[in-house]
Amino acid sequence: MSQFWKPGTERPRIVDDEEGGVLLYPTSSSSSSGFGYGSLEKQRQRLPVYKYRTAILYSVETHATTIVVGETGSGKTTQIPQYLKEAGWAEGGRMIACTQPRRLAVQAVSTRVAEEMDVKLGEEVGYTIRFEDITNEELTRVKFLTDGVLLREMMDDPLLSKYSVIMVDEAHERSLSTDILLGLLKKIQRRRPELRIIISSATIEAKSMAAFFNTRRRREQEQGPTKEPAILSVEGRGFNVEIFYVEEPVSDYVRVAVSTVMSIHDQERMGDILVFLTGQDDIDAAIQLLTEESQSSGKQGLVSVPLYSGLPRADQDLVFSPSPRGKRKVIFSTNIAETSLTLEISDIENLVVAPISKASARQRAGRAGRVRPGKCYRLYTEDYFANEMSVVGIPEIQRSNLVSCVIQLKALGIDNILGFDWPASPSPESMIRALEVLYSLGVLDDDAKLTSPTGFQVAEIPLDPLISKMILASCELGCSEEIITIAAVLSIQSIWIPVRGVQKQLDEAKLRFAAAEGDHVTFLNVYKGFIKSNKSSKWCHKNFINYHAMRKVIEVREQLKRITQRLGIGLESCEGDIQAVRKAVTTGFFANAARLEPFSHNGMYKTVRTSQEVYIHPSSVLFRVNPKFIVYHSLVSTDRQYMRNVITIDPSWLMEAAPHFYQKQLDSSIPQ
DNA sequence: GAGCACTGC
Repeated sequence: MSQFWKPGTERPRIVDDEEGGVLLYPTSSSSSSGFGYGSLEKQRQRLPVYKYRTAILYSVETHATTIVVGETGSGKTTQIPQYLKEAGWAEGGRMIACTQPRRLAVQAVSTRVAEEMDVKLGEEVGYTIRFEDITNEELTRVKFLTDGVLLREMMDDPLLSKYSVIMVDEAHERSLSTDILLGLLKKIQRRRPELRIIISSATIEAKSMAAFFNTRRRREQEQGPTKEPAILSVEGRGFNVEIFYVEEPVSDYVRVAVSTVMSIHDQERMGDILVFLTGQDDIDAAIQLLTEESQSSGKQGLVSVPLYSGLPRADQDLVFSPSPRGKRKVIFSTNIAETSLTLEISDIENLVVAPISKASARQRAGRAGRVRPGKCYRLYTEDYFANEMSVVGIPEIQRSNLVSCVIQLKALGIDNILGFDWPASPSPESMIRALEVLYSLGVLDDDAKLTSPTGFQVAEIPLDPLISKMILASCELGCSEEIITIAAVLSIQSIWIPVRGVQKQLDEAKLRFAAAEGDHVTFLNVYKGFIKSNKSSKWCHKNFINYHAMRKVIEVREQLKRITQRLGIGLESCEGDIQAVRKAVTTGFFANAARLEPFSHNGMYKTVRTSQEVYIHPSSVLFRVNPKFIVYHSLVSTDRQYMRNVITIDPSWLMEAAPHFYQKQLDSSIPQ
């Protein structure tokens, strides 16, 4: 272990934090630097984080865990891994890892760092995301990756032994995999005292994060780094954002949003406006309203641009194009603009409308102050912000289906799932529900251990366990070629072009592919057509199919092909034997069986398991067809519970697929 | 006759 500490530099001042943490202050802003003086180097030194270089390295040297509280623009993500490298943490064949919640960020940051270090991306600096491993086993010393990929790596190397330092960036977003990762890293630390962890967090969460990682017991003689985490604050570089609230709560917020835009346009100097709305409908309504109002009042100089994920890529790019001369751009966006995109637009004025967490509100306001001071108009009262809004959003782990998460932990050998130490604990009920599902799938046995081979195989496939089970079943039924296509389609959002106003044409296009057996088989027809067209984008356009989605389908399908091969499962086509396909789907999704209510005039179904009232989603090819027995892929609840993506089945297959699960129902409710 | 968004392996 190289205990590297730059000699000749002054030790940073350490001050005890009032709650037991340790705060480090930099001693001087110009620390020793032996680097060259290229312009990139100069830029690096101008970043706020540079002042803390010494303090960060000292903290990492002496503490098992360092929590870095940093605002956007501090440069921590790109600089800290380089500091670690310069300080010798990547010597002796070891690696420095830096995780991000999103793939785009991984690519962007690693590209930037490779540039700054003047190395070729994929050599000393590399990255790994799903579908792309741009690293070199011998050369790569600094590796950027999504936290999901790092979790997968743990399946082969549970102690992550090749890494000397792991930096978990954007931990405050509390994504599902970040939380799992943090829980597991805490466990690894116990076995690997030499491992260093850096967590970048928001101010409000730093203390609870420090408490979570504080494994130091009283009177314990410490060897090596102290187990009490250090907290370090690095200021950002944002500009001031002035905040305004409405005086009275508003009822029609779309209308108020639009009139606020108009008055900003009237009274403020030039600069673009970013408006956050809840969804596509409101965005469309707002744009229409703004167009009408500016026309009727004779106002000019406003250009509205919508921004949401369903929008074709080219339309999304409009957001980044500069506003026409003398015009003010108004971007109406979903929360996609909150984190996922860095809007490199200068001169943004900001307008927030939805009930969100305070943390989210701050993040949104921050979008306005990136390039120059901005203003933020919140369409709720200050009182509401102070007293009604929660401090942070609920971590994903406390509001998600834990089936995938449980199986991942099981695969990593964590037996006592209920006793696992999380940064935020999910409810025991949701845990138990997940365990029940996995048991019924035959993935876990009576002792809640992974079954062999099914359990281990399901864990190996990076998809929802229900889908993985369906894939395994398809191998036995001789239709794995077809089923991995279906699995790939189900794992992306939608293969149809998101429509506004061309609903009828889309429905007609769908009919060209529609299969009597249901949506899954329809997907097979679409895929076949796409391949036959030579993966043509023109063909997609003609048939109202999302070309980019189909490219993704191909990608996911290729990955699934590789995985099934690795599992020693052959690919086989059933050559049109659709019954095999339906059986395979049933084997994974038997728990989602529903039966048409006899004499139902409005297409009401009841789930076989819980007699819950459900309906076929109008987007399904089986909408209004209403076959007697179906299984669905997922439920969406609005005013009714809608089943999305359904396929017809024979009820006797349910018994075959899950005898223990359907024993009781078979006796009573399923007619033969 | 559809009714939140986003992310990840």
